[in-house]
Amino acid sequence: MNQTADIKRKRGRPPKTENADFRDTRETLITVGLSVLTEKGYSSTGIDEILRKAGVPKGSFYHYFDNKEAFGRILIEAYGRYFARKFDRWFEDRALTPLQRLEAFVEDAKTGMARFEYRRGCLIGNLGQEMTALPEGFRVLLQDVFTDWECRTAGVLREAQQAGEISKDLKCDQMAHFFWIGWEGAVLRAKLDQSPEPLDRFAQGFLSLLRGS
Amino acid sequence: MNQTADIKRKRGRPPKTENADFRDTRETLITVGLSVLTEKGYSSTGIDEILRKAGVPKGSFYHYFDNKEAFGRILIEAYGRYFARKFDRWFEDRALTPLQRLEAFVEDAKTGMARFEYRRGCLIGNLGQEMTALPEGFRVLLQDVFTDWECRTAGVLREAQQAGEISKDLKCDQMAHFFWIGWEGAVLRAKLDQSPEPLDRFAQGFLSLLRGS
DNA sequence: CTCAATTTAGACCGATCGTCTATTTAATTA
DNA sequence: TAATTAAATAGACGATCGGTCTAAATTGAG
Repeated sequence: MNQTADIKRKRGRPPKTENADFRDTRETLITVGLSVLTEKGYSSTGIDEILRKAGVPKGSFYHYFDNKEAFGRILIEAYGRYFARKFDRWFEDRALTPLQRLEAFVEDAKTGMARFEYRRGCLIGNLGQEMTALPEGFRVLLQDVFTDWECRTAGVLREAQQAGEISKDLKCDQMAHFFWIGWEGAVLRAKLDQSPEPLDRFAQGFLSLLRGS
Repeated sequence: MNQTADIKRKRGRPPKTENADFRDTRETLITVGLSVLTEKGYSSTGIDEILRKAGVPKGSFYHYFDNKEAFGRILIEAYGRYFARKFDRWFEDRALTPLQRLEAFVEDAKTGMARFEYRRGCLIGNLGQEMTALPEGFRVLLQDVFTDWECRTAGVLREAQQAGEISKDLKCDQMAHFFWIGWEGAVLRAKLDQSPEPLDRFAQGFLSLLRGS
């Protein structure tokens, strides 16, 4: 059922020369945490489930993280970084026009959601939705991630202006903001419908808006 | 702290002529349930919290509802109906042009979110987001609500076409679908930012798209 | 060979969910 | 009007789970 699991762990301080067989326990917890939280969010996910899937005993968790909240903060940061890398990959591909890069990102997202049968969404969107049930300090972290993503998106839109793909009259910051507002809705809906169609529908509408037609 | 609460409930079968002081217990539970679930969603809300806020003892809950899942189904239906009424109110107001009716709906939503300090979002969006943590049967209920809302929205767009406000070339069903995909994202973001700005930004973008400019 | 550092083991408490029985009050029936 | 039935509340209970915390095990350092 689960690929990460059940390697016999030795108790006590590990030998210095080790780290052979299995990835660092901490990294494993983060990876598994991301996969579970992108699926079910923060509140309805229990530590136990993450530990079970990671094949890590409970005691270890509280060795590596102060508590669930601290773990959550680290997941938000890790997820933000993961996407920043994705953007660098797509948004700076000179083989494509700026608008094609945006389309490539959309295709990549579709592929990603399909791979997990539309069960996993966006961690930031998930957590934003449950904001009122979350530690208040999460709010600014989530907002910062959106700010970062919107900046990067605005950048590619400006390049599209310079390349003459879209009108110079468009306010790129506002358009990037619009994109991320709606895109999170599209991810949500794709999860509900278990289909890529909402992602396509929103992306297509957004591009029409850019092209002013 | 809480307006609904703490009216001394009489034990036992109620007199036939009654229903004077407080609303029916069942109705109270539904009302309170809606307010809590629009805020925190399904998974992270416990029955006890609803009972406490409603001032209703636990024994009553299981008298009126089979279990939490059955209660959730009833809340989805009640919320769907509540919004259907809202649409009837705004979308059939002949004093406004069709597009103005859409704008009136947006204003109403802004007012509604502001009233609760942007803590409450859309029940259907909330539950859609946590779909993977929900009883599988909820999926079709949520989809049906969106289908209904999109139909009503498509209707007002067709009226806008007939009134010459927007191009006859627009596919109203698709545009209504686009609206609801993005609008749920806007509600999510308004909750995160505790601001009406995402609602305005999305609505304004959507209207530009309709007007083709 | 101690002692500190690092990690695992799992006990523990409180909260949540759903059930169940007892109790209270009103309506119905005879 | 007494007995019975219907309708609702009271709240104890067990099972389970989530989060925390302490004890134990293992290794490295002096």
